[in-house]
Amino acid sequence: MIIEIDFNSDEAIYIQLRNQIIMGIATSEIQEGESLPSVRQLAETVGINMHTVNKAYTVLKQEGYIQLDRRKGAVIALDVNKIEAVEKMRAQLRILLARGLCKDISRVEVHEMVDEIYDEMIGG
Amino acid sequence: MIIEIDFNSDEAIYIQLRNQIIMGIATSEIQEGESLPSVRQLAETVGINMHTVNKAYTVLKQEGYIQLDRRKGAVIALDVNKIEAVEKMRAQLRILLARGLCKDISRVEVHEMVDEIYDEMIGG
Amino acid sequence: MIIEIDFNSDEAIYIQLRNQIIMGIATSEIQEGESLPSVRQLAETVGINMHTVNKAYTVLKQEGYIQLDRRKGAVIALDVNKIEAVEKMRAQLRILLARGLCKDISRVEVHEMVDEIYDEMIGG
Amino acid sequence: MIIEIDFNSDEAIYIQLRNQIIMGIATSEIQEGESLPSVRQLAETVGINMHTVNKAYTVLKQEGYIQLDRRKGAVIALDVNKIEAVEKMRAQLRILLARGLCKDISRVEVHEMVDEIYDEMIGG
DNA sequence: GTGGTCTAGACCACT
DNA sequence: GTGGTCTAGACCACA
Repeated sequence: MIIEIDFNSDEAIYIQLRNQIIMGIATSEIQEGESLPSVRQLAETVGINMHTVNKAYTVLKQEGYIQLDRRKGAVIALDVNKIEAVEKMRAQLRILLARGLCKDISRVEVHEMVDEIYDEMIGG
Repeated sequence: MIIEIDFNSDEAIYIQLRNQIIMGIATSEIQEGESLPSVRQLAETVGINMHTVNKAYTVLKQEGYIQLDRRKGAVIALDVNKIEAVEKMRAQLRILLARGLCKDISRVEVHEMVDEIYDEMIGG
Repeated sequence: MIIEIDFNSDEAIYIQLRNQIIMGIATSEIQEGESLPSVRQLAETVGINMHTVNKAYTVLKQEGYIQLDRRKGAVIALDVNKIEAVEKMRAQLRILLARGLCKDISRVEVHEMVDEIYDEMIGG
Repeated sequence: MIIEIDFNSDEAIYIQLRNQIIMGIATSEIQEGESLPSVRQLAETVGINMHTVNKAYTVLKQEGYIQLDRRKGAVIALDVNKIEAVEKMRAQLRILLARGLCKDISRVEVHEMVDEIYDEMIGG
Protein backbone atom coordinates (compact mmCIF):
# COMPACT_ATOMS: atom_id res chain seq x y z
CA MET A 1 0.00 0.00 0.00
CA ILE A 2 1.41 3.30 -1.15
CA ILE A 3 0.87 6.47 0.83
CA GLU A 4 1.49 9.84 -0.73
CA ILE A 5 1.33 13.14 1.07
CA ASP A 6 0.78 16.45 -0.67
CA PHE A 7 2.75 18.88 1.44
CA ASN A 8 1.23 21.82 -0.44
CA SER A 9 -2.31 20.75 0.35
CA ASP A 10 -4.31 22.79 2.82
CA GLU A 11 -5.43 19.52 4.40
CA ALA A 12 -3.51 18.59 7.52
CA ILE A 13 -0.99 15.80 6.97
CA TYR A 14 -2.58 13.57 9.60
CA ILE A 15 -5.94 13.96 7.83
CA GLN A 16 -4.44 12.98 4.48
CA LEU A 17 -2.83 10.00 6.17
CA ARG A 18 -6.11 8.99 7.79
CA ASN A 19 -7.99 9.30 4.50
CA GLN A 20 -5.50 7.22 2.58
CA ILE A 21 -5.57 4.48 5.18
CA ILE A 22 -9.38 4.44 5.07
CA MET A 23 -9.16 4.21 1.27
CA GLY A 24 -6.76 1.29 1.71
CA ILE A 25 -9.23 -0.51 3.94
CA ALA A 26 -12.15 0.21 1.61
CA THR A 27 -10.28 -1.17 -1.41
CA SER A 28 -9.11 -4.19 0.61
CA GLU A 29 -5.46 -3.30 0.17
CA ILE A 30 -5.25 -3.74 3.93
CA GLN A 31 -7.56 -6.21 5.55
CA GLU A 32 -9.15 -6.68 8.95
CA GLY A 33 -6.64 -8.09 11.42
CA GLU A 34 -3.57 -6.91 9.55
CA SER A 35 -1.16 -4.48 11.19
CA LEU A 36 -0.21 -1.02 10.07
CA PRO A 37 3.49 -0.09 10.19
CA SER A 38 4.84 1.25 13.48
CA VAL A 39 4.60 5.00 13.88
CA ARG A 40 8.35 5.40 13.54
CA GLN A 41 8.54 3.23 10.46
CA LEU A 42 5.68 4.92 8.63
CA ALA A 43 7.00 8.34 9.61
CA GLU A 44 10.35 7.52 8.06
CA THR A 45 8.83 6.02 4.91
CA VAL A 46 6.56 8.98 4.29
CA GLY A 47 9.09 11.57 5.43
CA ILE A 48 7.13 13.12 8.25
CA ASN A 49 7.33 13.32 12.01
CA MET A 50 6.51 10.36 14.24
CA HIS A 51 4.01 12.42 16.24
CA THR A 52 2.02 13.26 13.12
CA VAL A 53 1.61 9.56 12.30
CA ASN A 54 0.65 8.97 15.91
CA LYS A 55 -2.11 11.56 15.62
CA ALA A 56 -3.49 9.90 12.48
CA TYR A 57 -3.55 6.53 14.27
CA THR A 58 -5.25 8.06 17.31
CA VAL A 59 -7.98 9.53 15.11
CA LEU A 60 -8.42 6.24 13.26
CA LYS A 61 -8.86 4.51 16.59
CA GLN A 62 -11.45 7.02 17.79
CA GLU A 63 -13.36 6.65 14.54
CA GLY A 64 -13.42 2.87 14.85
CA TYR A 65 -11.06 1.75 12.10
CA ILE A 66 -8.16 0.35 14.09
CA GLN A 67 -7.33 -0.89 17.57
CA LEU A 68 -4.03 -0.40 19.30
CA ASP A 69 -2.76 -3.83 20.31
CA ARG A 70 0.12 -3.75 22.77
CA ARG A 71 1.92 -6.51 20.94
CA LYS A 72 1.01 -6.03 17.30
CA GLY A 73 0.75 -2.23 17.22
CA ALA A 74 -2.08 -0.71 15.16
CA VAL A 75 -4.36 -3.46 13.85
CA ILE A 76 -7.23 -2.97 11.41
CA ALA A 77 -10.39 -3.62 13.43
CA LEU A 78 -13.62 -2.17 12.10
CA ASP A 79 -16.09 -1.05 14.71
CA VAL A 80 -19.27 -0.79 12.65
CA ASN A 81 -21.62 1.61 14.37
CA LYS A 82 -23.79 1.86 11.30
CA ILE A 83 -26.44 4.21 12.65
CA GLU A 84 -23.82 6.75 13.59
CA ALA A 85 -21.96 6.25 10.33
CA VAL A 86 -25.12 6.76 8.26
CA GLU A 87 -25.97 9.99 10.05
CA LYS A 88 -22.43 11.27 9.60
CA MET A 89 -22.52 10.45 5.91
CA ARG A 90 -25.93 12.04 5.44
CA ALA A 91 -24.73 15.30 7.00
CA GLN A 92 -21.71 15.42 4.72
CA LEU A 93 -23.67 14.40 1.65
CA ARG A 94 -26.13 17.18 2.33
CA ILE A 95 -23.57 19.95 1.99
CA LEU A 96 -21.84 18.14 -0.88
CA LEU A 97 -25.08 17.90 -2.88
CA ALA A 98 -26.04 21.46 -2.01
CA ARG A 99 -22.77 22.56 -3.58
CA GLY A 100 -23.55 20.37 -6.55
CA LEU A 101 -27.00 21.92 -7.02
CA CYS A 102 -25.48 25.40 -7.07
CA LYS A 103 -22.98 24.26 -9.68
CA ASP A 104 -25.57 22.67 -11.98
CA ILE A 105 -24.59 19.09 -11.25
CA SER A 106 -27.67 16.97 -11.84
CA ARG A 107 -29.03 14.18 -9.70
CA VAL A 108 -28.25 11.70 -12.48
CA GLU A 109 -24.66 12.84 -12.67
CA VAL A 110 -24.24 12.31 -8.93
CA HIS A 111 -25.65 8.78 -9.18
CA GLU A 112 -23.22 8.05 -12.01
CA MET A 113 -20.32 9.39 -10.01
CA VAL A 114 -21.27 7.23 -7.03
CA ASP A 115 -21.35 4.13 -9.24
CA GLU A 116 -18.02 4.95 -10.86
CA ILE A 117 -16.34 5.37 -7.47
CA TYR A 118 -17.85 2.14 -6.15
CA ASP A 119 -16.58 0.29 -9.24
CA GLU A 120 -13.10 1.76 -8.74
CA MET A 121 -13.02 0.69 -5.12
CA ILE A 122 -14.45 -2.78 -5.18
CA GLY A 123 -12.75 -3.52 -8.47
CA GLY A 124 -16.06 -4.08 -10.23
CA MET B 1 -33.32 31.96 6.53
CA ILE B 2 -32.21 30.68 9.90
CA ILE B 3 -28.55 30.19 10.70
CA GLU B 4 -27.50 28.08 13.64
CA ILE B 5 -23.95 27.70 14.82
CA ASP B 6 -22.72 24.82 16.99
CA PHE B 7 -19.94 26.40 19.00
CA ASN B 8 -18.84 22.99 20.27
CA SER B 9 -18.41 21.59 16.78
CA ASP B 10 -14.94 20.79 15.53
CA GLU B 11 -15.86 22.63 12.35
CA ALA B 12 -14.74 26.25 12.21
CA ILE B 13 -17.54 28.76 12.63
CA TYR B 14 -16.89 30.39 9.26
CA ILE B 15 -17.14 26.98 7.59
CA GLN B 16 -20.48 26.30 9.28
CA LEU B 17 -21.65 29.73 8.14
CA ARG B 18 -20.52 29.09 4.58
CA ASN B 19 -22.22 25.69 4.51
CA GLN B 20 -25.51 27.02 5.76
CA ILE B 21 -25.51 29.81 3.21
CA ILE B 22 -24.79 27.31 0.43
CA MET B 23 -27.67 25.18 1.74
CA GLY B 24 -29.86 28.28 1.62
CA ILE B 25 -28.95 28.88 -2.02
CA ALA B 26 -29.48 25.22 -2.95
CA THR B 27 -32.94 25.15 -1.38
CA SER B 28 -33.83 28.49 -3.01
CA GLU B 29 -34.36 30.19 0.33
CA ILE B 30 -32.07 32.85 -1.06
CA GLN B 31 -32.06 33.45 -4.77
CA GLU B 32 -29.64 34.77 -7.34
CA GLY B 33 -29.42 38.57 -7.12
CA GLU B 34 -30.64 38.79 -3.53
CA SER B 35 -28.39 40.21 -0.84
CA LEU B 36 -27.08 38.57 2.28
CA PRO B 37 -27.23 40.55 5.54
CA SER B 38 -24.39 42.97 6.18
CA VAL B 39 -21.33 41.62 7.96
CA ARG B 40 -22.11 43.62 11.07
CA GLN B 41 -25.77 42.62 11.13
CA LEU B 42 -25.17 38.90 10.64
CA ALA B 43 -22.41 38.89 13.24
CA GLU B 44 -24.75 40.44 15.77
CA THR B 45 -27.69 38.18 14.94
CA VAL B 46 -25.67 35.00 15.20
CA GLY B 47 -23.55 36.19 18.11
CA ILE B 48 -20.12 35.87 16.53
CA ASN B 49 -17.21 38.07 15.58
CA MET B 50 -17.40 40.32 12.51
CA HIS B 51 -14.09 38.96 11.25
CA THR B 52 -15.63 35.50 11.17
CA VAL B 53 -18.55 36.59 8.99
CA ASN B 54 -16.12 38.44 6.77
CA LYS B 55 -14.07 35.31 6.32
CA ALA B 56 -17.14 33.28 5.38
CA TYR B 57 -18.15 35.87 2.76
CA THR B 58 -14.63 35.98 1.34
CA VAL B 59 -14.59 32.20 0.97
CA LEU B 60 -18.04 32.22 -0.64
CA LYS B 61 -16.77 34.76 -3.14
CA GLN B 62 -13.65 32.74 -3.93
CA GLU B 63 -15.77 29.64 -4.43
CA GLY B 64 -18.11 31.44 -6.81
CA TYR B 65 -21.32 31.78 -4.82
CA ILE B 66 -21.52 35.53 -4.18
CA GLN B 67 -20.08 38.82 -5.32
CA LEU B 68 -19.18 41.66 -3.01
CA ASP B 69 -20.76 44.96 -4.04
CA ARG B 70 -19.91 48.20 -2.29
CA ARG B 71 -23.51 49.31 -2.24
CA LYS B 72 -25.54 46.12 -2.10
CA GLY B 73 -23.10 44.14 0.05
CA ALA B 74 -22.89 40.40 -0.55
CA VAL B 75 -25.08 39.43 -3.49
CA ILE B 76 -25.81 35.88 -4.57
CA ALA B 77 -24.11 35.40 -7.93
CA LEU B 78 -23.35 31.86 -9.02
CA ASP B 79 -20.20 31.37 -11.05
CA VAL B 80 -20.69 27.88 -12.45
CA ASN B 81 -17.33 26.33 -13.24
CA LYS B 82 -18.81 22.90 -13.63
CA ILE B 83 -15.67 20.95 -14.56
CA GLU B 84 -13.88 22.16 -11.46
CA ALA B 85 -16.97 21.55 -9.31
CA VAL B 86 -17.33 17.99 -10.58
CA GLU B 87 -13.72 17.14 -9.84
CA LYS B 88 -13.98 18.64 -6.36
CA MET B 89 -17.13 16.66 -5.67
CA ARG B 90 -15.59 13.45 -6.99
CA ALA B 91 -12.60 13.79 -4.65
CA GLN B 92 -14.82 14.33 -1.64
CA LEU B 93 -17.24 11.58 -2.61
CA ARG B 94 -14.31 9.16 -2.87
CA ILE B 95 -13.33 9.47 0.78
CA LEU B 96 -16.99 9.64 1.85
CA LEU B 97 -17.84 6.39 0.07
CA ALA B 98 -14.65 4.73 1.31
CA ARG B 99 -15.79 5.50 4.84
CA GLY B 100 -19.19 4.10 3.96
CA LEU B 101 -17.73 0.85 2.63
CA CYS B 102 -15.83 0.32 5.88
CA LYS B 103 -19.02 0.91 7.84
CA ASP B 104 -21.15 -1.54 5.82
CA ILE B 105 -23.17 1.11 4.01
CA SER B 106 -24.24 -0.42 0.69
CA ARG B 107 -24.24 1.20 -2.72
CA VAL B 108 -28.03 1.04 -2.77
CA GLU B 109 -28.28 2.82 0.56
CA VAL B 110 -26.06 5.62 -0.75
CA HIS B 111 -28.22 6.03 -3.85
CA GLU B 112 -31.30 6.20 -1.63
CA MET B 113 -29.67 8.78 0.60
CA VAL B 114 -28.76 10.91 -2.41
CA ASP B 115 -32.37 10.82 -3.64
CA GLU B 116 -33.75 11.66 -0.21
CA ILE B 117 -31.46 14.66 0.09
CA TYR B 118 -32.32 15.88 -3.41
CA ASP B 119 -36.02 15.60 -2.59
CA GLU B 120 -35.51 17.53 0.64
CA MET B 121 -33.68 20.31 -1.13
CA ILE B 122 -35.73 20.83 -4.24
CA GLY B 123 -38.91 20.17 -2.37
CA GLY B 124 -39.73 17.17 -4.59
CA MET C 1 -8.98 26.79 42.38
CA ILE C 2 -5.42 25.75 43.19
CA ILE C 3 -3.65 23.14 41.12
CA GLU C 4 -0.53 21.47 42.39
CA ILE C 5 1.61 19.08 40.41
CA ASP C 6 3.97 16.59 42.03
CA PHE C 7 6.81 16.37 39.55
CA ASN C 8 8.27 13.41 41.43
CA SER C 9 5.07 11.39 41.15
CA ASP C 10 5.00 8.41 38.83
CA GLU C 11 1.63 9.62 37.62
CA ALA C 12 1.77 11.51 34.34
CA ILE C 13 1.38 15.26 34.73
CA TYR C 14 -1.65 15.39 32.44
CA ILE C 15 -3.32 12.70 34.59
CA GLN C 16 -2.66 14.69 37.79
CA LEU C 17 -4.07 17.74 36.07
CA ARG C 18 -7.17 15.85 34.93
CA ASN C 19 -7.73 14.43 38.42
CA GLN C 20 -7.44 17.78 40.12
CA ILE C 21 -9.87 19.36 37.72
CA ILE C 22 -12.35 16.53 38.31
CA MET C 23 -11.91 17.06 42.04
CA GLY C 24 -12.59 20.75 41.48
CA ILE C 25 -15.84 19.96 39.69
CA ALA C 26 -16.89 17.43 42.32
CA THR C 27 -16.33 19.90 45.14
CA SER C 28 -18.11 22.65 43.18
CA GLU C 29 -15.02 24.86 43.11
CA ILE C 30 -15.70 25.07 39.38
CA GLN C 31 -19.26 24.87 38.19
CA GLU C 32 -21.07 23.80 35.07
CA GLY C 33 -20.81 26.47 32.39
CA GLU C 34 -17.70 28.09 33.78
CA SER C 35 -14.53 28.23 31.71
CA LEU C 36 -11.16 26.73 32.53
CA PRO C 37 -8.08 28.89 31.89
CA SER C 38 -6.61 28.84 28.38
CA VAL C 39 -3.98 26.17 27.82
CA ARG C 40 -1.22 28.76 27.66
CA GLN C 41 -2.34 30.49 30.83
CA LEU C 42 -2.69 27.33 32.89
CA ALA C 43 0.60 26.02 31.55
CA GLU C 44 2.35 29.16 32.71
CA THR C 45 0.64 29.19 36.11
CA VAL C 46 1.49 25.59 36.83
CA GLY C 47 4.91 25.71 35.24
CA ILE C 48 4.45 23.04 32.60
CA ASN C 49 4.26 22.86 28.84
CA MET C 50 1.23 24.06 26.91
CA HIS C 51 0.91 20.70 25.12
CA THR C 52 0.63 18.86 28.41
CA VAL C 53 -2.30 21.01 29.48
CA ASN C 54 -3.81 20.49 26.06
CA LYS C 55 -3.62 16.73 26.53
CA ALA C 56 -5.36 16.95 29.90
CA TYR C 57 -8.16 19.03 28.34
CA THR C 58 -8.50 16.56 25.45
CA VAL C 59 -8.88 13.67 27.89
CA LEU C 60 -11.41 15.61 29.97
CA LYS C 61 -13.41 16.22 26.82
CA GLN C 62 -13.35 12.56 25.80
CA GLU C 63 -14.45 11.55 29.28
CA GLY C 64 -17.36 13.96 29.19
CA TYR C 65 -16.36 16.64 31.70
CA ILE C 66 -15.78 19.62 29.43
CA GLN C 67 -16.61 20.85 25.96
CA LEU C 68 -14.34 22.94 23.80
CA ASP C 69 -16.24 26.07 22.81
CA ARG C 70 -14.62 28.01 19.99
CA ARG C 71 -15.29 31.28 21.74
CA LYS C 72 -15.08 30.51 25.45
CA GLY C 73 -12.38 27.84 25.36
CA ALA C 74 -12.79 24.84 27.67
CA VAL C 75 -16.15 24.99 29.42
CA ILE C 76 -17.33 22.65 32.16
CA ALA C 77 -20.13 20.59 30.61
CA LEU C 78 -20.95 17.27 32.25
CA ASP C 79 -22.06 14.54 29.89
CA VAL C 80 -23.63 12.09 32.31
CA ASN C 81 -23.56 8.64 30.77
CA LYS C 82 -24.39 7.02 34.07
CA ILE C 83 -24.50 3.41 32.93
CA GLU C 84 -21.01 3.66 31.51
CA ALA C 85 -19.78 5.58 34.53
CA VAL C 86 -21.17 3.00 36.96
CA GLU C 87 -19.51 0.13 35.10
CA LYS C 88 -16.21 1.97 35.03
CA MET C 89 -16.43 2.67 38.73
CA ARG C 90 -17.38 -0.91 39.53
CA ALA C 91 -14.36 -2.25 37.65
CA GLN C 92 -12.02 0.07 39.52
CA LEU C 93 -13.67 -0.54 42.88
CA ARG C 94 -13.25 -4.27 42.37
CA ILE C 95 -9.47 -4.13 42.19
CA LEU C 96 -9.36 -1.49 44.93
CA LEU C 97 -11.38 -3.64 47.33
CA ALA C 98 -9.44 -6.76 46.37
CA ARG C 99 -6.29 -4.95 47.45
CA GLY C 100 -8.05 -3.93 50.63
CA LEU C 101 -9.08 -7.49 51.44
CA CYS C 102 -5.48 -8.65 51.10
CA LYS C 103 -4.39 -5.87 53.43
CA ASP C 104 -6.96 -6.63 56.15
CA ILE C 105 -9.12 -3.59 55.47
CA SER C 106 -12.63 -4.48 56.59
CA ARG C 107 -15.86 -3.79 54.81
CA VAL C 108 -16.88 -1.44 57.60
CA GLU C 109 -13.67 0.54 57.26
CA VAL C 110 -14.28 0.99 53.54
CA HIS C 111 -17.80 2.26 54.17
CA GLU C 112 -16.44 4.72 56.70
CA MET C 113 -13.79 5.91 54.29
CA VAL C 114 -16.41 6.44 51.59
CA ASP C 115 -18.52 8.54 53.97
CA GLU C 116 -15.54 10.59 55.10
CA ILE C 117 -14.58 11.39 51.52
CA TYR C 118 -18.15 12.30 50.60
CA ASP C 119 -18.32 14.64 53.59
CA GLU C 120 -15.03 16.26 52.58
CA MET C 121 -16.24 16.82 49.06
CA ILE C 122 -19.79 18.03 49.51
CA GLY C 123 -18.78 19.94 52.58
CA GLY C 124 -21.17 17.94 54.73
CA MET D 1 -7.33 -19.63 38.27
CA ILE D 2 -8.00 -18.14 34.86
CA ILE D 3 -6.09 -15.11 33.64
CA GLU D 4 -7.36 -13.12 30.72
CA ILE D 5 -5.51 -10.26 29.10
CA ASP D 6 -7.13 -7.57 26.97
CA PHE D 7 -4.43 -6.61 24.53
CA ASN D 8 -6.45 -3.64 23.34
CA SER D 9 -6.78 -2.19 26.81
CA ASP D 10 -4.97 1.00 27.66
CA GLU D 11 -3.78 -0.71 30.82
CA ALA D 12 -0.31 -2.22 30.59
CA ILE D 13 -0.30 -6.01 30.42
CA TYR D 14 1.79 -6.37 33.58
CA ILE D 15 -0.74 -4.25 35.45
CA GLN D 16 -3.63 -6.40 34.24
CA LEU D 17 -1.65 -9.47 35.32
CA ARG D 18 -0.94 -8.00 38.75
CA ASN D 19 -4.59 -7.03 39.23
CA GLN D 20 -5.89 -10.46 38.32
CA ILE D 21 -3.47 -12.15 40.69
CA ILE D 22 -4.53 -9.80 43.49
CA MET D 23 -8.16 -10.64 42.68
CA GLY D 24 -7.21 -14.33 42.91
CA ILE D 25 -5.73 -13.83 46.36
CA ALA D 26 -8.69 -11.75 47.55
CA THR D 27 -11.18 -14.40 46.44
CA SER D 28 -9.05 -17.17 47.97
CA GLU D 29 -8.55 -18.87 44.64
CA ILE D 30 -4.89 -18.83 45.55
CA GLN D 31 -3.97 -19.03 49.20
CA GLU D 32 -1.08 -17.93 51.37
CA GLY D 33 1.88 -20.27 50.90
CA GLU D 34 0.83 -21.54 47.48
CA SER D 35 3.01 -20.92 44.43
CA LEU D 36 2.22 -19.02 41.26
CA PRO D 37 3.20 -20.62 37.95
CA SER D 38 6.79 -20.12 36.81
CA VAL D 39 7.49 -17.03 34.75
CA ARG D 40 8.12 -19.11 31.65
CA GLN D 41 4.98 -21.19 32.10
CA LEU D 42 2.64 -18.29 32.75
CA ALA D 43 4.09 -16.35 29.82
CA GLU D 44 3.41 -19.27 27.52
CA THR D 45 -0.11 -19.94 28.86
CA VAL D 46 -1.21 -16.34 28.52
CA GLY D 47 0.68 -15.68 25.30
CA ILE D 48 2.86 -12.82 26.46
CA ASN D 49 6.52 -12.03 26.90
CA MET D 50 8.51 -13.49 29.83
CA HIS D 51 9.78 -10.04 30.73
CA THR D 52 6.20 -8.90 31.21
CA VAL D 53 5.40 -11.70 33.67
CA ASN D 54 8.64 -10.97 35.45
CA LYS D 55 7.69 -7.34 35.83
CA ALA D 56 4.28 -8.26 37.27
CA TYR D 57 5.90 -10.57 39.83
CA THR D 58 8.44 -7.92 40.79
CA VAL D 59 5.69 -5.39 41.38
CA LEU D 60 3.68 -7.91 43.40
CA LYS D 61 6.71 -8.47 45.58
CA GLN D 62 7.32 -4.77 46.10
CA GLU D 63 3.69 -4.29 47.04
CA GLY D 64 3.84 -7.10 49.58
CA TYR D 65 1.74 -9.84 47.98
CA ILE D 66 4.36 -12.50 47.17
CA GLN D 67 7.89 -13.52 47.91
CA LEU D 68 10.32 -14.82 45.34
CA ASP D 69 11.93 -18.10 46.37
CA ARG D 70 14.71 -19.69 44.29
CA ARG D 71 13.21 -23.16 44.64
CA LYS D 72 9.46 -22.58 44.95
CA GLY D 73 9.27 -19.57 42.63
CA ALA D 74 6.66 -16.93 43.43
CA VAL D 75 4.90 -17.78 46.69
CA ILE D 76 1.89 -15.93 48.05
CA ALA D 77 3.05 -14.14 51.20
CA LEU D 78 1.04 -11.18 52.40
CA ASP D 79 2.94 -8.38 54.04
CA VAL D 80 0.18 -6.37 55.69
CA ASN D 81 1.28 -2.79 56.13
CA LYS D 82 -2.20 -1.61 56.90
CA ILE D 83 -1.51 2.05 57.54
CA GLU D 84 0.15 2.45 54.16
CA ALA D 85 -2.58 0.40 52.47
CA VAL D 86 -5.34 2.53 53.98
CA GLU D 87 -3.71 5.77 52.84
CA LYS D 88 -3.21 4.40 49.34
CA MET D 89 -6.84 3.30 49.17
CA ARG D 90 -8.08 6.63 50.45
CA ALA D 91 -6.17 8.52 47.76
CA GLN D 92 -7.59 6.33 45.03
CA LEU D 93 -11.10 6.38 46.45
CA ARG D 94 -11.00 10.16 46.49
CA ILE D 95 -10.58 10.52 42.74
CA LEU D 96 -12.96 7.59 42.12
CA LEU D 97 -15.73 9.19 44.18
CA ALA D 98 -15.06 12.60 42.64
CA ARG D 99 -15.68 11.03 39.23
CA GLY D 100 -18.83 9.43 40.63
CA LEU D 101 -20.15 12.74 41.96
CA CYS D 102 -19.72 14.32 38.52
CA LYS D 103 -21.59 11.44 36.94
CA ASP D 104 -24.55 11.56 39.33
CA ILE D 105 -23.63 8.42 41.25
CA SER D 106 -25.05 8.79 44.74
CA ARG D 107 -23.40 7.93 48.03
CA VAL D 108 -25.96 5.17 48.56
CA GLU D 109 -25.19 3.63 45.20
CA VAL D 110 -21.49 3.55 46.05
CA HIS D 111 -22.19 1.81 49.37
CA GLU D 112 -24.32 -0.74 47.53
CA MET D 113 -21.62 -1.32 44.99
CA VAL D 114 -19.06 -1.86 47.73
CA ASP D 115 -21.30 -4.44 49.40
CA GLU D 116 -21.99 -6.22 46.12
CA ILE D 117 -18.30 -6.50 45.35
CA TYR D 118 -17.51 -7.74 48.86
CA ASP D 119 -20.21 -10.38 48.53
CA GLU D 120 -18.83 -11.46 45.17
CA MET D 121 -15.34 -11.79 46.55
CA ILE D 122 -15.88 -13.49 49.87
CA GLY D 123 -18.70 -15.54 48.46
CA GLY D 124 -21.17 -14.03 50.86
C1' DG E 1 -4.60 36.20 21.85
C1' DT E 2 -6.29 31.43 21.19
C1' DG E 3 -6.02 26.75 19.79
C1' DG E 4 -4.39 23.56 15.96
C1' DT E 5 -0.67 21.63 13.56
C1' DC E 6 3.87 20.16 12.72
C1' DT E 7 8.44 19.36 13.85
C1' DA E 8 12.13 17.74 16.95
C1' DG E 9 14.59 15.65 20.62
C1' DA E 10 14.75 13.30 24.87
C1' DC E 11 13.63 9.92 28.44
C1' DC E 12 11.09 6.20 30.19
C1' DA E 13 7.83 2.30 30.35
C1' DC E 14 6.65 -1.66 28.12
C1' DT E 15 7.11 -5.82 25.36
C1' DG F 1 12.66 -1.66 19.37
C1' DT F 2 7.96 0.18 20.46
C1' DG F 3 4.76 3.53 22.04
C1' DG F 4 3.89 7.06 25.82
C1' DT F 5 5.14 11.26 27.84
C1' DC F 6 7.09 15.70 28.22
C1' DT F 7 9.32 19.61 26.57
C1' DA F 8 10.08 23.25 23.14
C1' DG F 9 9.64 26.30 19.31
C1' DA F 10 7.44 27.73 15.20
C1' DC F 11 3.71 28.90 12.00
C1' DC F 12 -0.96 29.31 10.80
C1' DA F 13 -6.02 29.40 11.30
C1' DC F 14 -9.46 31.32 13.95
C1' DA F 15 -12.19 34.63 16.66
